[in-house]
Amino acid sequence: MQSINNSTELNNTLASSELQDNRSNAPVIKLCPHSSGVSCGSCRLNELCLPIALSEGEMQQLDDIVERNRPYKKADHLYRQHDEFKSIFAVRSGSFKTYVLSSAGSGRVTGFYLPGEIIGMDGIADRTHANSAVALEHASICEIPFSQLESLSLKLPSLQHNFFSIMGAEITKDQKIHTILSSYSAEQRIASFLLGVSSRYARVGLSPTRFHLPMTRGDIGEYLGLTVETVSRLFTALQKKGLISVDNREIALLEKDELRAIVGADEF
Amino acid sequence: MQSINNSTELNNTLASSELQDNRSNAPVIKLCPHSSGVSCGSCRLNELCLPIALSEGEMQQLDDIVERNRPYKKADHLYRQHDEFKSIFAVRSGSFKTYVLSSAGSGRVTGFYLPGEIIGMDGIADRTHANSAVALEHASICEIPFSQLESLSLKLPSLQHNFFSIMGAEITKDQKIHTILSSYSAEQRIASFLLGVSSRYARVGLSPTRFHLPMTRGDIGEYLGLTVETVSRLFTALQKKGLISVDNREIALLEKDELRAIVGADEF
DNA sequence: TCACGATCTTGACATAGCTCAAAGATTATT
DNA sequence: AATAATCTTTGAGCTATGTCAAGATCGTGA
Repeated sequence: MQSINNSTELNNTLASSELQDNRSNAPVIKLCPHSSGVSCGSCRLNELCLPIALSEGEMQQLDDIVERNRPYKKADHLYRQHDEFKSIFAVRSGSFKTYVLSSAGSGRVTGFYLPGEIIGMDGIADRTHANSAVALEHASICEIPFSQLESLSLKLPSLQHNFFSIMGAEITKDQKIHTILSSYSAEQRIASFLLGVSSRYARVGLSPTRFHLPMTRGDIGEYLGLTVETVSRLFTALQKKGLISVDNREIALLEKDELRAIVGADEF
Repeated sequence: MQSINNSTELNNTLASSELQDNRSNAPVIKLCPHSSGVSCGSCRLNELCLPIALSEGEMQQLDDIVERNRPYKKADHLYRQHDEFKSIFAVRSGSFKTYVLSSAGSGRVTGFYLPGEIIGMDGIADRTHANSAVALEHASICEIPFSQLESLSLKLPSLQHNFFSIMGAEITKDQKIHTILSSYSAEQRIASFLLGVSSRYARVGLSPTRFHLPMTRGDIGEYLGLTVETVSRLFTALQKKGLISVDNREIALLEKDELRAIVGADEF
């Protein structure tokens, strides 16, 4: 398996149609994976990504170091645990999960990444990826070589500032999950997870109340420290209570306030 | 309660004697909390802290923005949840824990910080601290105003690089805890915790096999998602098995390899 | 279109770790 | 030094969630 797949049958509108599948109201944007028409300046995610608040000229300089790779198919790896760290990746469309393989063999999911989010910061400290990253569906990304990002950050204060913020947000997010895993019941974890996915979809302009989950129940379970069976049972239970509706991986949040009440008020 | 306490009875060698309590073989270094004699250049932790690999001149520039506050007493707060984020802090001596207050009232510990480690990165993203930080014992810190660190990082590539690495290490560490909490048994969590503390003490030149735990069993439990009783029972159980010896908070790791075997080989 | 593998659901049962309780040890306060 | 407060340990019983098993459904590739 390779990091960059060779499928040629994927046409150049695939990435944007992926977003359409998620009920976006945004206009279809042609994303050519071979890079001609795309730039940070024209990317509809630029306000959520590395270029926040960069000037035209600054964005152009960032653009020059960004590599827009061809699309990834489901199960294609972006990188694998122990690979040398070279780049961070911004998700343009689709979604990824990161996971580690325990010595016991069973993997543990450490994160899910949706459009506008950054993958790969686990490799910054010791120049080696601490986990693997794999596409959950057709997906496209922007690759940003880290050494070039560092050099450019020295010249562009806003870029340095943005990247510090993005790393800080990753730290804050990870600490929140720490709290969830160390003190929430299974029901609270699931409610918290669904609300979290909801607000992340909302961030990129998709519906916060009806969405498609790109990951399996097993992935969710590993991420939340629960078994598949418990995840499944709780989806059923929340549906019976009328708080959500579940149709396989299509989820509707029917009573967000009650979900918030379950997790304990001061979140979301 | 204030972030910076006003106790005047603490003399200027207190901070270093704290380190002595932890069985350091290092010579006593006079640490004057009112800053006269201390600088990054003369700090025995400088190779583990922000200044790694900085030149003399660069270290001097960093030194100019570092504020060496007076010592903190046990239970003094460095900052509190929702406080405005202004600085990050390097632990010079002693130790801290960070925690969040759940709406239910019971806190959850999110981290422990030992000498040479950096506290406060939870506030970088949204300029507000996501958790509170409190001293577990007498402690001293270096405060680094973040906006000045950002400015200086633009001028000193090595400093920018170091800070990216430090943030990356925090991310990697948090993701590891995620794995621990989502898949380890109580015994594995405790073994992993003890080995982790051990290697963090080793990093600053203290004994990796005999050390003092600055936190309560309750703190450890909150951090690891266990109850006090379970933590206590497992300390007893590991002692009965002969893997550790426990005398209140004085711990000796007698069979490190067996502890490693418990957590699953590929750690530590 | 079919068939196979992966994913999901549901049930019955087992257990790791939690809760409640009480007593002993340590540390802080007067 | 005495007292109070906090922390630690240990026991007994409970329960949320895990384990095991089996069947249903979905998606994919031939």
